[in-house]
Amino acid sequence: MSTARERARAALTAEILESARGQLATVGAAALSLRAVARDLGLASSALYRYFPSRDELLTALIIEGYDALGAAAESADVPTAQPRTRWHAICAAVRAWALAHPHEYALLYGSPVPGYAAPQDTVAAAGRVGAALGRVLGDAARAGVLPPAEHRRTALVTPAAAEVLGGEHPALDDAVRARALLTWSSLYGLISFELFGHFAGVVADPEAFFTEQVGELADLLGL
Amino acid sequence: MSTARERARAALTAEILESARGQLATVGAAALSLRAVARDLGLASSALYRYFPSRDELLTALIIEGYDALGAAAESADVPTAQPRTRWHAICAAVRAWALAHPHEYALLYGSPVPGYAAPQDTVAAAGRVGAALGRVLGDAARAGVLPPAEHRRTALVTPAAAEVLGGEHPALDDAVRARALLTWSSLYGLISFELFGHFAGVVADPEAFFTEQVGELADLLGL
DNA sequence: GTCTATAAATCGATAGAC
DNA sequence: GTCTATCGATTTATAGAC
Repeated sequence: MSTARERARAALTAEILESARGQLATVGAAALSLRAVARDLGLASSALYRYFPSRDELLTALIIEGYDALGAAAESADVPTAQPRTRWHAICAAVRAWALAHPHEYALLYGSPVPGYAAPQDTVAAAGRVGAALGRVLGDAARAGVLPPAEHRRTALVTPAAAEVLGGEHPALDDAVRARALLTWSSLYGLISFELFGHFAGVVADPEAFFTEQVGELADLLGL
Repeated sequence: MSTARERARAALTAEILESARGQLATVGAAALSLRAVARDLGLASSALYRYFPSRDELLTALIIEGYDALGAAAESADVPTAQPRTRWHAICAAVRAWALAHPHEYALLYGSPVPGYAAPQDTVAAAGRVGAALGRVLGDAARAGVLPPAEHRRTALVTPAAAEVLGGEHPALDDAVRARALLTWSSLYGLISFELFGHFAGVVADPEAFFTEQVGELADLLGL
């Protein structure tokens, strides 16, 4: 149970992660350094190895933490009793807001892979929360009968596991619909990434209004 | 006045860039190192400073080179006499093919920004070539009369400069149409980035077919 | 234009005292 | 669980001989 020892350990672990997040902002994930974290916290570098056995484990913790924070933001923005289109808008806006508030963590999650780092399986579960939230909206929309009838195409573009997350089995859902859901999902990230990484600079006049409007276009595409 | 001297210089410059491209693949842009390039080429590190005054200048050269190669791939895939929808498909496929063939250069261009590196103005011109190619398709489609009539919305989501690239002035083009063009443009990169960065792993069963199909959905959205 | 040598840093990871 | 000390590497950039 508790014990001051455990609480102290948890507190220092949190401090390490917070300092590492700060480094993410200044030098990036590829240059994340245990020694710099130790310097920042006034500790010997070797002390950190009691908390994270290697630099990669620290990176993994940061990634999982990021996916969880983003997933929680998406989930808490969702109002399951609202109309599907309203829910879609709310979740997309929450994802963008989180990305703008945490640009470097967003880049860690959805930007270039970190060279020499292979994401362990632990990160995959956490990574699915936003997709799952969007999938619930699609499934609920199908069960509420607001989706146009599907054509039951026999292509198999989407994995069975992904189909399960994207609303499960329902007459209004077929492979083409689910593939379009994946398109809108990746489009959402295309929009956010272009805004965040500067590719819309000098091109989009009002990023906020632009985003809201295009998210509406994506909802149209999905039939929400 | 060529002179063997100038040719030798150009040849070595090319070798340096090629070696640097190789490093991009193994350690990433953030860890790109002049010394490693020198080691790879059997030169003293100080010799490279006669060719690139700093690490950042080398990075800039790589970025411009990448944008130019991608832009050339998009342009040479375009057949200006073909139908707009065919052209759209061809350009999108060429962009994806280039990205799959040069994943690390793609990540340099469209992934996370390199920390501590500010892209100089030189890169912006080269960066616009793919967007310009897509903009020409939209403009030609408008002038050919294949686009549905625009509603002449008075919103101003798109910059005047961007409007010029996206087909110029035409009755079939308004701010809403141009904004949708930017949406499809960023969606294209969302699709490619998700595939390349692993977010579609275990989700999309047949990446090639999936991409082609969704690019068609984007063409529908654009009215091509 | 290439070289050697050097300055002044950085890093991950480990050994062993306390 | 934190510390010092250390190994064996890395880096950018410059000075100056040739």
